[in-house]
Formats: sequence, structure tokens, C-alpha cells
Amino acid sequence: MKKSDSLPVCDFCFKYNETFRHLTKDEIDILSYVKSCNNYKRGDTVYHEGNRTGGIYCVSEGIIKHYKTGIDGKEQIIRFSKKGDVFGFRSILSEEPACTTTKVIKKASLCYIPSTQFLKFIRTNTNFSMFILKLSCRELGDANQYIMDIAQKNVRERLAEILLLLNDNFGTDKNGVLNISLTREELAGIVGTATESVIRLLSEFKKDGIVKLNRRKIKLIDTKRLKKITDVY
Amino acid sequence: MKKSDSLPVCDFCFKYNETFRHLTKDEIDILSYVKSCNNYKRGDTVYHEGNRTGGIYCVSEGIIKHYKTGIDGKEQIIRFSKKGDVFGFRSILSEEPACTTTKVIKKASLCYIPSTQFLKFIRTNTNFSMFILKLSCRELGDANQYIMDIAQKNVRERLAEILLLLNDNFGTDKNGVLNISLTREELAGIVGTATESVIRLLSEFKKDGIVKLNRRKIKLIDTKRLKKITDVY
DNA sequence: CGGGCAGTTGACCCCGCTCAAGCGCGGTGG
DNA sequence: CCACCGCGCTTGAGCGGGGTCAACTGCCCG
Repeated sequence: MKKSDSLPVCDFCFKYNETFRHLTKDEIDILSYVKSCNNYKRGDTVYHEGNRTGGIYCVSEGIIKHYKTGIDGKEQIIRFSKKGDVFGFRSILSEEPACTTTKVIKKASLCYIPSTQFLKFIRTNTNFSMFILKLSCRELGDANQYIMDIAQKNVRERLAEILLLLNDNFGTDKNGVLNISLTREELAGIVGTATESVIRLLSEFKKDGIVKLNRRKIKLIDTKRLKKITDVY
Repeated sequence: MKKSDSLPVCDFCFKYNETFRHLTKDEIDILSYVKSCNNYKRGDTVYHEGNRTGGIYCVSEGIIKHYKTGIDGKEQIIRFSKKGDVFGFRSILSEEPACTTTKVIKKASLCYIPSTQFLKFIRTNTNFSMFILKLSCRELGDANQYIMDIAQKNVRERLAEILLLLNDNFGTDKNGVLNISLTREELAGIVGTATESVIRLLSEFKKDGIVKLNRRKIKLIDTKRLKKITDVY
């Protein structure tokens, strides 16, 4: 039985994923031989910060959070990965241990590619390495932006920004509800604040008719007003 | 007259700079043909955020700050570059405008390499591109760490951390004074706080015998105590 | 029906920002 | 050489954003 029969979803990576479009036909063949796919449920840990990982991952389905553990075990969420994203290459390429813990937010299937093979591709395929280079430089730009926001904006402004960002990244279902379900604590972990502050501000937004709330379902009503809140300067 | 006679300092890049050690002899020859060197004094701007840059820079002497301009024009300093560092490749490789403004802190000589040539090297020399890849991934790790610090540590803890970081990066002169001279405002721009807060905390550190202050000269007396202050968790 | 956890709300208070005034050093011009 | 000016630095007062703690609610699940 071929692997692709048991886990057909994994074909996604090679056919449609933007990253692997830069590989040649032969390289794709090698890849499908060495890769391994796995399903994960919400809460599963892919890897822990401080560990060596030995490979990179590609998301064929689901949502992943990357966070650092801080004071009192408080999670600081750095970013998310979703369908089509690759992650885990940072520590491989910088030759450092993983700098974030990676957990599943929405049940996922991930493909794993051993670093030896990944590095071979990087070394031999210029288009592929250029793409990864571009990716890491984009992420660096995002991180720089985030440093400024967190240093200079207040919690209200940052929360509004995060809501818009989640909207851009994950979109909404047919009812206009954000396609990502986060606990208030996780939201606080992105914004960089206390859970209670997120709750208070969300219900303030609700009162002002900017969002609708139903447990973890968040619907953005007035994105223009959210934009006005973040962009105060 | 050869270029190296008028600006001999520029030989540094090719002979000793870690980045360019990955180029071949032939490539170095090309490089010395296309590069151009310039001297800058404190306060000079190398490029502005939002602009296209057209090339990368290598520091043969001096110190450079990279910052984003935020609310009310408040500078958020993201990082520094010093002798031997290259910068400006992020925006070239991500194909975005510069995300930071780059200014001279301590008078500098910089070599400029047009992006066309830089990209050729990246495309044709695997060792070189691997090195740049590693560099950007390291920077990304640093940025992630900084996000967590700024989100979770208080100003006192962050200031202590920055002092130690400046000590690691720039060292001290024979009197133990930090080899980088920053205004209180610039320090505040790194820590992500108000100038007055930096001043108050510095004089508190002084009172406790942790640092000695003489205008912009900062001498770290008790680095262990600084470490203890940052590492509270 | 009860236990547990996420979510919510209120009270309190402290960190750190802002505003304002004063200080000191270095540069400039008379 | 001194007087003046201005910028960077310092200090104090005041206050508000947001963190912490505690109590309560509501939903889910066994």
C-alpha cells in the first residue's frame, strides 16, 4: 500500500504548496519518498523550544501556533502557520535549537521533511533557496514591525490590530465569524497582555458595535473602526 | 591611483569580513570593482524606512542604528550594526521597501554593493547564500526573543538586559566604559520606554553600585547583579 | 448532579508615562 | 575670557492604563 493511499491529504504539499513548487520533478520524487505525514489534534505539541528538531514541517491542513514561554509560563504567541505554510526551518538554518514551542490550535496534518534532505535541496536548487531566503526575510520584517507595535501601541490598539490580522490571515466563515478559534488566554498571549484585559476590551468593542461575540466565535462588524483604532498616531 | 589607496580601510571587507570570506577569489575581484565606499559622521542617514535601497552595506568601521519611527516620531531601535556586519539585505531579498531607517551612531565607513551583484553572488555561490540564510535566521531568532522580552518584562528588567547586550556586542574600553555612546533618548528607544524612565532607573542602578555614570559614559560594575535583574522569572 | 475550566466582572493599586521646572555642560559670539 | 543660549539630562508631581487578585457565572462533561 502506498503511503499516499493512507494519507492522501499529503499530496497537497507537492502539488499546490508554494514552497515546493520551486523543486524539480526529480526532487519532488525524492521528497515524497523521504517525507512522513502525521495527524495532530488540538493541543498536540509538534516540538518544544530549546530542542533540536531535525527537520522542517509543512502544513497540509489545520492551524499551528508558535510561542515562547515566559515569566510564570505565560505564552507569548509569535505567529501562526496555516495550510500551505512551512515552518521549523529557522532553527535548522541558524543551527540553533528551536526558539519557539509549536502547538496545534486546530487539528492538523503535517508533513515532516528531514533536515538532511531539506539542506540538500537548499544547497542544490537556487530557486528553492531563494524562496526560503525570501520567506525568512519577510518573517524578519514582520517581527520588526511587531516589536514596534508592542513597544509603542497600547493594549486597545494592539487588540484591534490582531483582530484585523486574524481576519486577513484566516478569513471568516459564511456567517462572518473568524476562521480561527482562540481562548481569551491565547488572544492575550498574542497581544501581550493579561486575559482580563482582553475580555474587558472585547466586551467594550461589542458594546460599541464593532464586534459580535459568542463564546470563542468572534465576528468583526466594523473593520473600518478597528483600523481607525490601530492607526492612531 | 587605485581605490584602495584613497580608502584603504575598505580592504577590510574582503580580507577579514566573515560574510565575504565565503566568496571565491574571482568574486572578490568583481566585488572590489563594483563596490563603493563612503565615510559617514554621527547622525548621517544611510537610508530611510519605506524606500527602496538598491544595495547592501558592509561596515568597515563605526556603529549604525536601525530603527522604526513610531507614534509622535518616537524611535524604536531594532538593532545595531558594527565593524564586520552587513546590513540592508533584508529588503533586497524580501523584495520589500526598507522596514527601518538606518543612521550612524559613531562615525563610520561603509561599503556599498549594488543589489544586482549581491543577488548574482547569492544565486551562484551556495556557501555565500547559506551564510546569508543563516544570518537572517539568526536575526529572526533575536527578533522573536525581543518580542517576548518587550511583552513580558518590565522596564527595569529590560534596561538591565540592554546594558548587558551592549556590553556583549561592543565591549568596553580600558577603563571599563561601554564602547558605545548613546543619548538617554536612544537608550529609551531600545528599551521601549520614556527617556525619563531610563534616567531614573540608571540613577537607581548607580545608587545601588551596579553602574557608574559620567554623562554618556556608562561603566558596568556589577554585571552579575544586572543578570539577576533581567532573569527574574 | 457535581467538578472543573474558561470566561467575566469588580476592586485595588502600582508601574511607568506625561508634563513641567530646573540643572549643567559645551559651543558661540561679543 | 566671560556671558549667554540651547540641548541633553535630571528630578518631582500627578495620574491613568493595565496588571493582579478574588469572587462569581456558565458551560461542558463525566
